[in-house]
Amino acid sequence: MQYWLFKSEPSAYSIDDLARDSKTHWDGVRNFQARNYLRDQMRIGDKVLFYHSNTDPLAIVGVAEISCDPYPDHTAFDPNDSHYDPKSKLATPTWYMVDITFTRKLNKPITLPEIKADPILQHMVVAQKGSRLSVQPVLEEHFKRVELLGS
DNA sequence: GCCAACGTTGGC
DNA sequence: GCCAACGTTGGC
Repeated sequence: MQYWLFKSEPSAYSIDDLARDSKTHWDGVRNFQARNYLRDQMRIGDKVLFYHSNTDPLAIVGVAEISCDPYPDHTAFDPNDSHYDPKSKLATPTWYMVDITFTRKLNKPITLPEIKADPILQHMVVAQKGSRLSVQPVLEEHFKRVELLGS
C-alpha cells in the first residue's frame, strides 16, 4: 500500500466538492511523470492527501482513498473536452486516471508554511521549490504525521 | 500580476 | 541530439 498527494485548485474541484460527491474520477493528468505514478503504481486502497493549490491558504485539507485500479482517461479521446489529446488512441491510451473516494477532511488543515517549518514534513515533495507535479508520492511517515497534526 | 521552474515542441 | 522558444504550473 502506498501514499500519494493530489493537488487540486479548489476553484476547479475542492475537498468540499469531494465530500459532497463522495467519489470522483481524477481525470486530466497530462504529465508523463505523473502519468507513470498513476498508471504503474497506484492501486486500490492507496491513501491520498488532498492538497489545495493556487489558493489561500495553500494546505493539505483532507484524506481520500484510491477506489479503483488505473484505467484509460476517456477525456483524452473527446475532441470537445479541454483535456483532449489526439495522440492518445483508444487501443493505446497515453493517459490514465483513477477514482478516489472521500475519507475525511482534516480538522486542522496543514498549510504549506507549516509543512515547510516542520522538521519531518519539510522533506515532502510538495515543500520543494519548483515542485509542480500534480500527483506526488508520499512517505508513510509523512502521511502519519499529517494525520497526527491534522486531527 | 509576476516570474521561477520545468516540460514540451520543433527547427536545425 | 541539441537547444531556443514557448506554454503551463503554482508560489509569492
